[in-house]
Amino acid sequence: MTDAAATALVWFRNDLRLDDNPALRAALDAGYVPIPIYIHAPDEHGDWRPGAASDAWRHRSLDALDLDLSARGSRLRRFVGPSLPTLQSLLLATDAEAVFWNRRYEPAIEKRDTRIKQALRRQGVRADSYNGALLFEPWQLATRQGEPYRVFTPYWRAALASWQQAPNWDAPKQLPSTDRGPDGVPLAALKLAPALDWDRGFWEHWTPGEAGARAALETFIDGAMNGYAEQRDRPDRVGTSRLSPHLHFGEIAPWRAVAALQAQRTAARAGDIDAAIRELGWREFAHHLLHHFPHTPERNFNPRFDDFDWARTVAPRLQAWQQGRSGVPIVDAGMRELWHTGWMHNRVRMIVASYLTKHLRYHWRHGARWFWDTLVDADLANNTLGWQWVAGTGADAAPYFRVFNPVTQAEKFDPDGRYIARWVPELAALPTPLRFAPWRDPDALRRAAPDYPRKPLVDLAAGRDAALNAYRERGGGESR
DNA sequence: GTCAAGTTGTT
DNA sequence: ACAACTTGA
Repeated sequence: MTDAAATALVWFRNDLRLDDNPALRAALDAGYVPIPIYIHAPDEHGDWRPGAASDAWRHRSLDALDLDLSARGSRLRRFVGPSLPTLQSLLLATDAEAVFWNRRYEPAIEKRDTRIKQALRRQGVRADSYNGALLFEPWQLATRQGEPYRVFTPYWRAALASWQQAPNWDAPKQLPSTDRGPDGVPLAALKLAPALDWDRGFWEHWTPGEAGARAALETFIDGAMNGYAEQRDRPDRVGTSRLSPHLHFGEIAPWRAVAALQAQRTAARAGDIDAAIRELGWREFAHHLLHHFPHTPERNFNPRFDDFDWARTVAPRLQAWQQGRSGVPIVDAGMRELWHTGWMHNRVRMIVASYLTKHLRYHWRHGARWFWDTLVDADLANNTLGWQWVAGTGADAAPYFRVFNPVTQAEKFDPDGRYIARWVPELAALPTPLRFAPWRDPDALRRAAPDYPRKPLVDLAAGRDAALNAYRERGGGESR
């Protein structure tokens, strides 16, 4: 395009899409030629540098974004290095007048971005950020006392009462571009893709990128959305939306998902649609909590548990849990699904988390760390909320006696044992009832699966009792 | 101050 | 029934 036109940097982060991208739109609306950039700076994430599965996804998503930009006559320029100096040298080299980006809400990144915005504005550069990730800003909703919400239901009631559907915005088919400034580095230089291709199995299940996100939404609407309220608890079926990694990387705007769901509303589907949108509400609530309680990725939301008697780190047990060798089939199925696909069904996440924190009584942060490194949808807000909720240390006024029984949970939500058979195939030869608790017939287990653990790491009844005792001490009246 | 309600449980 | 807490209006 014309080299005289004013340019602006559009700094892509966790908003790896073109449609419904407020930062891109702002640059275009202001008449700038947008220069799309991505800066790889994993050291700026505090204690939560992205994990390996997350990196593998990001590699492909960045690739897809570059292709989408190229199809519109633009391209993505990638850089490695500290964000602020990189932005500053790019501003000089491109003669750009402004930087636009969409906000992230992880505490370390929020802090970094505030500093960057101030520094840029001090030097006279227009620096503006937008909400591209959430239905509600984390600070938007408050109780009548002006406090942050600590319970989901009143939060979501307030959210729905103030909800206004944003119109969809489709990016123009052609984007202006310029050759001014450096080209950046090839995608491979970011070293996001695994050196060994352990992620090979992932991509049979996932297509990172905006088109993949849109396809996942359509697949959901045509399929699992119908009956979602019931079926979402069934790990043996495709009962969920599978949108979580797409939402995490910003490959689709949540408000576009809401609009697409609402467009399907009929009396018969209302319950399913409300249930699906409510799950997006949990994502909103998690960001609300992380914003107001930024210490919770590391520390208990409820300080009563700060001196709780967690198990000392006995590595072999933790490792057995991680590797799907706990001896509890539904737990092992979940952990192996995670390892092979980078994802785990939400119902099973609760079961494996309950087993780790209650039966094995490991501190929830061991589980949170493992999920962080292995999930393609690893998200600091969601991960923190989920683990603290299960552990009973979280925002919920948690009944400490909520201990999932992995056998009854499996019987209830995987009634034919098909999920177990799929991910723990050595148990497939057992009759269905034995798949839930194979230790009940040691001979059959030995014959079918000589290498599978004879017994669970911790006896279920004994583990439950021990956990209840430990938690009762915390939950009791002593701290009033 | 009162009072209703709280995602997902187990026996 | 558990055992009895916290949140939010």
